[in-house]
Amino acid sequence: MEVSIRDVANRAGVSISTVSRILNNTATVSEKKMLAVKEAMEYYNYEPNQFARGLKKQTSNMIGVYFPGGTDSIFESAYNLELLRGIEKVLAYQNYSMVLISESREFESRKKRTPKYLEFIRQKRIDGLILSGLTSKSAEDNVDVVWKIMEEGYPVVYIGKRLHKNGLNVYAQFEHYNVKMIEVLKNSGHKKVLLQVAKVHNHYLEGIMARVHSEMPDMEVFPHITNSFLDTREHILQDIREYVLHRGCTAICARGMEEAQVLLSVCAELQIKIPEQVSILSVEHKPGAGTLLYPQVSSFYVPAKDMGVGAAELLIDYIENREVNESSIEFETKFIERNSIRRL
Amino acid sequence: MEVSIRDVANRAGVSISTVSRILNNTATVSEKKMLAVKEAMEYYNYEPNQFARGLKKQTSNMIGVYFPGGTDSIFESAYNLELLRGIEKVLAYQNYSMVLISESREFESRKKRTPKYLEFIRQKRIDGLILSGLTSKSAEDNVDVVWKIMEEGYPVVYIGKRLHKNGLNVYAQFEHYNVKMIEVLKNSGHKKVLLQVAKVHNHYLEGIMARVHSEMPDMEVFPHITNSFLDTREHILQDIREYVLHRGCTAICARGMEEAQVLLSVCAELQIKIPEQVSILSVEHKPGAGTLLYPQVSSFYVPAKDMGVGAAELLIDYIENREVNESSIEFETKFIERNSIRRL
DNA sequence: CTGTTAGCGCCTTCAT
DNA sequence: ATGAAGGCGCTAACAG
Repeated sequence: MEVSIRDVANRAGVSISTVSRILNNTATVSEKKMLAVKEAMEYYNYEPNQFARGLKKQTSNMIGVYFPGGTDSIFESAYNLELLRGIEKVLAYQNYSMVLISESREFESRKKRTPKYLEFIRQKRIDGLILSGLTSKSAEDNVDVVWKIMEEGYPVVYIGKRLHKNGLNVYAQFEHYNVKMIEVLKNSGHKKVLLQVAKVHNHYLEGIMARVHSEMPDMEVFPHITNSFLDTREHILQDIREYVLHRGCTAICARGMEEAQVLLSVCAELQIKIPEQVSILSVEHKPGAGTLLYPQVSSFYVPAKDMGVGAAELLIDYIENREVNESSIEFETKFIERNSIRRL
Repeated sequence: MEVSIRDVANRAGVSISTVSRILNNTATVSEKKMLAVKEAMEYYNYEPNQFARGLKKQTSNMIGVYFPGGTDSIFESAYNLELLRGIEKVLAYQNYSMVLISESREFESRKKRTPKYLEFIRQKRIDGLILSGLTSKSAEDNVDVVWKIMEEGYPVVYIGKRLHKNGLNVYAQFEHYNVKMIEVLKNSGHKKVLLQVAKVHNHYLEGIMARVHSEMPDMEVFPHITNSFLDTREHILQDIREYVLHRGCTAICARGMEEAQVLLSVCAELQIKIPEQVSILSVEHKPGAGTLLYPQVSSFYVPAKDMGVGAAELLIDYIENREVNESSIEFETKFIERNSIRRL
């Protein structure tokens, strides 16, 4: 059923291979037949069946995107969204499509052994995979599975700290800029600081704290693990009560602009003036996000969209050429000074 | 290359048809062979090639999601994100995957005639399509193309105002709740109101204004078209200067919580007190979003995630049963009173 | 330059 | 209950 290459060939009075050749312009074809075929294709609104094509070429022109940590959280943070934007942009440009891979119910309940993305790879549904938010530790993520496919040479790029000698990778020095944040506050005269850390970044914390201790021994940093941002309002209220009002923190590092925004609201509600009474330093994943708040929030800019672009470019380059110049890209973060930090 | 059904059959000492039968459990197979085949599948980590399977069955288990208006804007608003969340949730549950369809560069430059989603449909890459943000007018969206495939019985659901007698559809009465917003403000004693409308909703404006005029003739509503939200800060500043400070508007309807947030910031900057000097009423697509601001923003709750869920369920139901009880679902919006509206 | 043909991996009658 | 064989639509040799 449906229209196939054969119909087009018949109507154009040529053989199917001629049609195929035109489709893939894999050889020169006489003007006359060319036109006839084009006419027939238009006539039928012909589009080559991707199953058949894929069966032959074993390539789908689809890229899988997988964020461990559950389907709901993908669309949660500006960071992820910017990543997706970047990825999307280059995929569209290169004529690939993006498949969002998420676990089915079976996985969540019965602890199926194979993560969905592996299934997709084996089924040839995707030509490559982009991962974000892998952590070296968590067994849930089946990290070893990822290493394995990477070692087999399957096209994978993961976004986040480099965890393995193989594989393509894109990173923004999370640990490093977190330490830098503390440094900025230190240089403004702060001594006691509250540091928000996302649950998924939990495992970085130790390293960050260690570096702070050794490099800035006079700084007192209180880490606080944050969950997804909507339920944090009350937590933030409590945090401010405890760390700012009670323990005397003079500054807060927010993990993203969403949190900074809530911080500002809560402070406004408590009539705590910013930056007079508390300084706020945030991370900005979308350029200019900090200017939308009042007061405008000083931040470390993490070029999430660029990272997405980088990841996708790296991946496609690898898919199409099977060789890459760099296997890892580190993105620079940049401090943007605005009005939310007070010099003590 | 790779492992195919043949390898599994060989190792298990059976024919490929037996393996196929087990794969699809389309007939009973002796216990013994069953076990042998299972063993072989495990051994090889076998996953059936989707191209071959699709070639036979003409189904991909992928659902296309398409938002006209450019790739970048997809991840822009909380509305879209909530829709995506809802869609994603039911697709994952039903073992479908989501393909983000966006136009390639050719489309944007050379004005190719076929929208990408049509290509995908013809190529059999997707089993169904979810559209959002269609407008009846704009020729760019190739709406007629959409109607055509809907009339052919292809599984499509579009999110937004019902525009055609055929096709599956999910809607939240945009016009209606916009009028309601004005009404709420009227009932609080406001007379002059600034109404933000997104560019994509431009075409609704006329209807809204007409209804306001006839139902609430004493209300003076100033519509203002808003673009994507990041560049609106200065616009909003100007708006407030012009409409609030100059023309004496006492209330603003924000088109989403992102805009409300910027409004609050700008007002704080201008030392305009909310709700004492200006009232703000917003639309809330994510439950509780209004509680994160200060003051907490009164809003109309539009259940975007539920809409996504509804859309996906409708679609899959149609795909799998080819018959649906309802062809259109209307979602109720709900007014949530908080602290951003002053009674005059 | 063009047509014929052999698969790609799987499902599905049709025999047995 | 099981195997053999044809064909889904397309591409890529191969032969002219």
